[in-house]
Amino acid sequence: MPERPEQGVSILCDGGDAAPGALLAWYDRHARELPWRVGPAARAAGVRPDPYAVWLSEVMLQQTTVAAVRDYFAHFTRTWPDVHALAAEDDAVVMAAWAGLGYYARARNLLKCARVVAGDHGGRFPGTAEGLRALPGIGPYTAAAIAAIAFDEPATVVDGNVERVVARLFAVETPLPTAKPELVRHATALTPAIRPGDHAQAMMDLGATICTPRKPACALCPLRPGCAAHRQGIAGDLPRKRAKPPKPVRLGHLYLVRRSDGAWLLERRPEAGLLGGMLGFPGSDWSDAPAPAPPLAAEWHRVGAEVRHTFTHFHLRLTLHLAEVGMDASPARGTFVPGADFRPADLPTVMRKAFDLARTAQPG
DNA sequence: CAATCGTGGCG
DNA sequence: TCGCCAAGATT
Repeated sequence: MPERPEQGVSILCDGGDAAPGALLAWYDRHARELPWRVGPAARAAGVRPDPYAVWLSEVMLQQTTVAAVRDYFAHFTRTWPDVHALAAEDDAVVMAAWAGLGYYARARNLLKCARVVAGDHGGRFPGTAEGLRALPGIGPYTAAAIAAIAFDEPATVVDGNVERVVARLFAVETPLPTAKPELVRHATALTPAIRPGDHAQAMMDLGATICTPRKPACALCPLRPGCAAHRQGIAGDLPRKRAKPPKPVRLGHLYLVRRSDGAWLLERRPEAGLLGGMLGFPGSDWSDAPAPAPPLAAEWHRVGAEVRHTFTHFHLRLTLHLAEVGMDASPARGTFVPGADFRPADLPTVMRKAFDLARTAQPG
């Protein structure tokens, strides 16, 4: 099929005929091979994407890079091959498996969603974006992505990549998030009736590999002939974004208690809020308040170096307090977890950092 | 609606 | 070293 590079953005879609536009043609040649993806070739041979795998991957990919997701996706699909298996698992096991991936509300909502699908929908995900949107943890993006990729619904998928691609294609100079509705309108106009899932993934692949945030590779872009921002020489400056407020520094304390049999004192954090539902060491609430009472009376040793960790909206510095206690210790907070049952990898990263530091640093 | 919610990589 | 950024959802 001949490409039509002089027809502006109309080269993106098929214009009503059966010829793939420049974007889908590019995708057919350059689609990345990803564990959760059924490529164009397999797709043409009749292989259908598994809605469970599509859902799982899309939730993991929310605000998270492909590189970070790979191993987690492999572990989850190997451990829980379908939505029934996941729905039947204990909360603590799933939270531990998610540890390190971040945004832990996703894991809590993942389980809620799995249990709704398994319990109320016979294990089958709703086949429309509207139906999917009603499930926990599935917002506008994820609903559209699953509907398009797994169910061939011509839903418009708008993630950060798509926002960037259309902001450049149409040279939208209004900053985000104000520009969002306009970008969605543009993205909707580009969504084809055929192969909507491939179109969505092509837009995202393009944004991830060619139309990148900084120094886009316009020379390699299949949409360059129709790109207004490139024509104006401002592609690399779009999309504009509202300036972000500075991150304050917060201080806090953690108490790491090792019992003589090798058990560690841990506590489950409340469901709501930062690191909600995850395991951690007892401590202060990180609001710059003075150190709270330790979880038990002991000879405490302060670690010289502090844990530094940056969250989405603040920098954290944690002072660590260590103690070794006997078998008769009875803490006011938390539970002793036997050494054989304790894996640092089950902790969120900031807690794992604290554990690693406590094991290696000298007292100060 | 604006704030909240993780982490690792990159320039 | 540090700000920016990544296939957003929830409240």
